[in-house]
Amino acid sequence: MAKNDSCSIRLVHDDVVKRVKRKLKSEEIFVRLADTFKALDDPTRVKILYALSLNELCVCDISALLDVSESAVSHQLRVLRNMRLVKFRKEGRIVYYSLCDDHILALISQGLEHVNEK
Amino acid sequence: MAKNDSCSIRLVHDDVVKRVKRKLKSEEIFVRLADTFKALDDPTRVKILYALSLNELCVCDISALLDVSESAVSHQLRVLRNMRLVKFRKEGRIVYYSLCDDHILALISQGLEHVNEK
DNA sequence: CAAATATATGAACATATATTCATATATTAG
DNA sequence: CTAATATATGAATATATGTTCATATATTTG
Repeated sequence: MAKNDSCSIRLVHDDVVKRVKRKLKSEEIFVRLADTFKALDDPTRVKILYALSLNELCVCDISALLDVSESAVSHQLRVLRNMRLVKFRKEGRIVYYSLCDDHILALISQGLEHVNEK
Repeated sequence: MAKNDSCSIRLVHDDVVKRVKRKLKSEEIFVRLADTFKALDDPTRVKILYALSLNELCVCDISALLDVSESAVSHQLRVLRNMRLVKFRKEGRIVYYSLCDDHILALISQGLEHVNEK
């Protein structure tokens, strides 16, 4: 409202904005991308994923490993399952979780590189 | 594979848990890692970063590009600045933002690969 | 069958967060 | 100097989210 015409015409870099706009992905892609990162935005979930990159683990293992209640672990695993970040196999009563694929570890490794800089 | 070690009450794979525990990063690393991903967990911020990977842009540009108020853009840019994901240069009244380094684009690209799978 | 075990889930609560609005700061023009 | 402009920021609000607690489901064992 404030700066429709005057700002747009004089100060916005109209050509650049138009060019970049053409290269933007769809709204849906960005939402799904953000949702993927959202699955990684919690320390407990990152720990779970990192641990699973080292070994497949059952809920009970993860709970003991991270000192988080089994219920909390189960809730977090559901988030990770929904985002197709982890898969599982059942062996009797025990459910073993592991990473869906190598992208997940690649993502975390990239994040670690950024964190470790400076 | 023995399941119940004598010293644990619950059914835990004690050896595996201990081995994985030794390889875990510090609490601080995981928190910073999660914080990094948290900066990417919002559609608006992902769009901003993706746009900045195509071209440096001022606040006004981003606002027009994404149809988000300049105030909202500014708030989000602060988050990205705090996580050292974007840098800026001032030219008079105009502040031009760009990505800090190539890791950021690498991270987003990895995320896109995961999103684009099936 | 019932009891025990491993995991999953719904509800509730407390905390975190994104946007809006109003205002502040910084820079340039006149 | 004042006015205008580009961006930044604090407060408020509405929404989202993580954990806990209680309970449910599924599987094995006796």
